[in-house]
Amino acid sequence: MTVLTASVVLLNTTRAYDKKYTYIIPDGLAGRICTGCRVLVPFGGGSTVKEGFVLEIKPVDAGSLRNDAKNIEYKPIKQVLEPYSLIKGDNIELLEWMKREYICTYSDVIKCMLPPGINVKTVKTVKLTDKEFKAFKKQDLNRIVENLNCVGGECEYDELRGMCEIKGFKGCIQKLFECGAVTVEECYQQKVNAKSVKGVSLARTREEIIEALENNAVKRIQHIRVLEILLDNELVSVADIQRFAGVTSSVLDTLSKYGYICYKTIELQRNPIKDREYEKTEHLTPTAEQAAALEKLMGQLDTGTFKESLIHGITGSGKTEVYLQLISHCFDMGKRAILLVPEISLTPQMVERFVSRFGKRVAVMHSRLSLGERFDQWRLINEGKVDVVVGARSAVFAPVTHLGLVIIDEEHEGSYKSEAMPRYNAKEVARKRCFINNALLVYGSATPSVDTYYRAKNGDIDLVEMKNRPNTSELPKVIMVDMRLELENGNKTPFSYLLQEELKNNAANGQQSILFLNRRGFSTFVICRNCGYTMKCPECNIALTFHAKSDRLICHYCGFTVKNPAQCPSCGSKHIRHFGVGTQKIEEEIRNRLPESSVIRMDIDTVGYKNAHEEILSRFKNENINIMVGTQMIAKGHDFLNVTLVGVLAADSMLNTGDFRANERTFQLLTQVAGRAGRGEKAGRVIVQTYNTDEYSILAACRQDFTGFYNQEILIRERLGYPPFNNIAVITFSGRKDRRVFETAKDIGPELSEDALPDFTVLGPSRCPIPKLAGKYRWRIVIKAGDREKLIERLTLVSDKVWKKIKDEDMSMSMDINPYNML
DNA sequence: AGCACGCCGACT
DNA sequence: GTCGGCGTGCTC
Repeated sequence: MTVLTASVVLLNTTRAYDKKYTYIIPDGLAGRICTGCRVLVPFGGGSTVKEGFVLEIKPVDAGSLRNDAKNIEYKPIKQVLEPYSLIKGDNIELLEWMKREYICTYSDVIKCMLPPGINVKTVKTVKLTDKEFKAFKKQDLNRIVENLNCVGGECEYDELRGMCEIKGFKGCIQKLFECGAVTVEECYQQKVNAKSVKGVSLARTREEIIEALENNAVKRIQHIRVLEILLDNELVSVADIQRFAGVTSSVLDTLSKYGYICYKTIELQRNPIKDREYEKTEHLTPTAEQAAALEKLMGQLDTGTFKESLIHGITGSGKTEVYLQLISHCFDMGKRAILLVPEISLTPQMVERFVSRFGKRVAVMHSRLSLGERFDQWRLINEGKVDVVVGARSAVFAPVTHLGLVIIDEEHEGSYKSEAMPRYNAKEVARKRCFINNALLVYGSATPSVDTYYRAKNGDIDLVEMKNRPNTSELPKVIMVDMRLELENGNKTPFSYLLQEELKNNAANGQQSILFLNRRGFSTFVICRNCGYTMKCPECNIALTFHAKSDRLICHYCGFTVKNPAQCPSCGSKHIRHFGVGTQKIEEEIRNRLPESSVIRMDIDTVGYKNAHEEILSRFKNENINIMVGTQMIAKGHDFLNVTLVGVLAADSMLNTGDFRANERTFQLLTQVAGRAGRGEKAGRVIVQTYNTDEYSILAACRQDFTGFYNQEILIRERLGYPPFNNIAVITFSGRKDRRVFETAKDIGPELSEDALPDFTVLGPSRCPIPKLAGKYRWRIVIKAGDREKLIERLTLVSDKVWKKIKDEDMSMSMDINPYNML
């Protein structure tokens, strides 16, 4: 005799019991169960019902169940929620990999893989079985019964508990249950379900119905009309048939009772790709450069093995068309594709482009969809009804089978890194998925990340260059302005004389301008306005952050600290101070200085509500407003044909955010912002204002010289041991007692560095850039390590050891491996 | 996370 | 003697 058993992982676990558990599959459920399906299982002493997922099914000899060395009594699975896989083949392998790689639970990973709102909620109902109860000795029990009687003898468990206000409520219910006074029923509800309507169809064959009609077995005209409609249409919704046949629901009930028709559920498709019908478009004829790129990439796709490619194509070189035709080629091979884009570029125009090319073969996944819409899109993918998924970060988990291609557009974007548990990087996950599936992974960017480009230079990734714009519009002319000279000449405004002049000219000529100011963070750095000197950490070469409270400068990597200087250590000037102006201030300044120009502002404050973003952009475009002031969100997407001037107010303000990627980000952003100018026929100009005229990232951005920037940056990364030469891990501790948090962090230090390898450096603990958040103090440790595997091993070990202590003292700890944002 | 089990003090 | 407090450890 063999018994079927299932290896099950549970949802909503802590690390302590995040394991595989073996359950017996009862005979009645064997037909519905499969790997990756969702089940309800009894768990723990009280056999509370938990939601779980079947990872493996295996037959076991019945005898060996009991002879098991551990002598575990296996419990049976209680219920199979859906008779199909919610986690498809390769995602099961991915699950194991992610749990290890990101030091999280199965549960954390599963939640990434499923659409939100699918999880079951347990609803317990307490019912009074006998209203003729005798009084109980214990007053609490009587109280519960009284309360139940008041509401008609039946009540939801939680509601009842609220009504009674009894300590040990659970025990009381148990006692009442034991003496037969109440029953407790459990049912499980899901937040979202497929949207469905009730429909009817014939319950007999067409021939039988036709015969019945001809023999006058059906006499009533209402019945005949209904049956005739159903002979022409297999399945019709109840609402429709009532309308077309002009009958009421009682007619349908009668027909159903006599066995002519039966009720069925029709599952509807909510469509996020609005009801608009898009006109079908064909492939554009590729330029010579696009054709060359395509040929190379298609060749790689054809090999059917795991390969990585980077398309380094300047803005406007037509990468999207390459993506579209590559995906098309992937379809021809009978395989499917995923396209990842940054959330911000998932605009209606972007979606339209895909839908008009591929029609119903496209599914879209992003956070703007409602729960129901997301569920429907996910289900379409899971059922294999679409062939390409376009989506933001989480779309990397889309349950696509026969995956042949994953494309990551704007590969350098930080939004591919998750900042919440599990802190995964969609680029790494995509790479793993492609590896499992022998698929092609394509990265695309005008300004590739240093990490990716390094791997391309090393030959790990194939490099495809696209250097021309098909519409041959010229690259904008970039002028750098030294703000130190402006100060010397008595200009204390945030606008250089040149910029003021150009803004006036542009407005007079009816052309538009964009002023760009990066978001000023909570942390401020100190710069000398006379010589441009910035205070940096001698160890880490990172800008020191000013803390007003203590009037000190602190390094957020290693904790190095000095007193805030009154004079510039380099030139002795007293014009040294923390730096920064907000967009609001800039808007005011423009109104004062250029009163004849119209201004619109776009930043976090003004794009508060849902469509404000689109609205501001379209107002700027359509009302021909002279100047738009904004933060990085204006740097992306959207072609403004009439914008001929872009002003970057403080190119170096982002250079000193206290992050080793600051130079990379400055370069990327400046390049992108500059790309906003002169997208139309008229030539564009870019004015870059800076205090650091010799900073390589700014200089290279002005020259639009990616290679020049990269060659400098990679040297610095290597010298200081930053990625891609090392892995960085940040462990953050937080809690209400400042001292305890610090001590906990400090105690972990030795554990981390114990018999450390030569390439293992532990820095800190130091205060986090946000030292106190929501009443909790925050400290962190930064680790540099060459070997990622060993780093993960060590972190896992330490976290398992420290977890209990952390929990007992009401502190929390989080780990992030290679964070994108060090702040 | 729950829940049981177990060990201790304070009460009918 | 029993009830209920919480510390400890396991959950297929």
